[in-house]
Amino acid sequence: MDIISVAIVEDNHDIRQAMELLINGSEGYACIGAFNNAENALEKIPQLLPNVVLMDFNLPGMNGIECIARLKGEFPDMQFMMLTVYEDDDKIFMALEAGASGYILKKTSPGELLDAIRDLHEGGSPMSSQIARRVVAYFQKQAKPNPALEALTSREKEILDQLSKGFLYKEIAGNLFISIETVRRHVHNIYEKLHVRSRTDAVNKYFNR
Amino acid sequence: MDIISVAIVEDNHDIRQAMELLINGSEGYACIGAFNNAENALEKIPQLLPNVVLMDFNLPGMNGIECIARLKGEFPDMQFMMLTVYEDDDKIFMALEAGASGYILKKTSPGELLDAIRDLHEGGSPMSSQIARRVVAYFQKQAKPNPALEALTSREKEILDQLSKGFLYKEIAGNLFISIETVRRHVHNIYEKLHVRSRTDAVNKYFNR
DNA sequence: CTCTTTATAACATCTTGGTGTTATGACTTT
DNA sequence: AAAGTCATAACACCAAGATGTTATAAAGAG
Repeated sequence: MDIISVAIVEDNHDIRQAMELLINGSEGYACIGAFNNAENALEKIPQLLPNVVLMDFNLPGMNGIECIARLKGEFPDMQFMMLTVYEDDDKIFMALEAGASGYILKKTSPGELLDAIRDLHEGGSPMSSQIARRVVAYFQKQAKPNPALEALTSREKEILDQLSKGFLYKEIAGNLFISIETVRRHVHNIYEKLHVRSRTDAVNKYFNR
Repeated sequence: MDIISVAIVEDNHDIRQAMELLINGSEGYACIGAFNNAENALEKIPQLLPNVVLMDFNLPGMNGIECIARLKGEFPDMQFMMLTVYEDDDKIFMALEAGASGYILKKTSPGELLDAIRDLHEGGSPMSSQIARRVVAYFQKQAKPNPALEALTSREKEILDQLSKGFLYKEIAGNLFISIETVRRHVHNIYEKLHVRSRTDAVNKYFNR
């Protein structure tokens, strides 16, 4: 069992020191850096190269999300755990997009925090099942297609797909072995059914935007 | 603590019966239906209206994903837990898109299965942190923008954003208070930087497709 | 067997988009 | 001070897309 090196970015002095003590006092863990703001963390972490970084959301100056995004860009293998008091949707997604792989609440117990750090280091994404539900809900939202698309015939869907890929009318005609005039006709019908007046709007509906 | 009604869809007789016994033998849980294929489940579950459905992936005939999709469409409040032996990426995402909110492996212990059912019923999304990582990775993949977009000036990004929304050149000109010729110029530069020759291709790059 | 839908096709016309070329003032970098 | 970048602008030319109208054969619904 190798030792997991951890860095902490947290502006609250008491919380920071408590976490540092916890980690250094536990076998298999070592806290190799603790910072009270993102700027200091960005300067030192590239030298320390910890396995795992615990990141607070609200920091003075640059916020934790931006700090993760910058470090993750330079060190893709570094693992980031977001520590926050909120379960706010936007913040969860921003953190995940920035490169955080774990997302836990500050009220988490010391033992669970240590487990989460190890879990993260070993390739998991520790998060509460409440937070997981938010993430899952995001998938389900994205998946429902525009009902207007169902009104298209299969040939029209085929044409729309070609349109979405940026083919010229004459290329579509070639690809589907039909005349360019027929392509025009289909496109016209598609526009009518989707209530749009341009290719871009049609494609946007196709991709549900 | 209310009683959670559960239905099981699982083609293996032994596993199905074991789960049924487990659930009926545990306080706070009741198994009100058990089916060996999707077709039977689709017929009976609309009458039974269980709180939670445990769904196997591989079933004879219709698979579990399709079965979830149909039931979820009719009963959006019903909760589905995918039970599988695989941790395959595609299957996870297909299950989530179909409407499953929990995703656990069949090797899960009886106690954990019961906990997961309650968790699901109470609004969580029980899944192992390994599976959560797959889901999180999907977010991070989607989020990394095309580096070519970074080469665009802020004005060019603004123009591209307008293009992506389907505005005509003259509308863009009006929106940004510049001449249509300037719009042309910017569009031309954008196309050069993105190595495309049409609006649709540029928009596709903008949305990372 | 008629009515409707679908896929096919053509033609005219007008609008919009894409390309080439040139230019100017503001600002930044060297 | 010179060189480069950026946002602005104009003009010409041709290609491509959008609109309106009309038509026909095949398949499916009633």
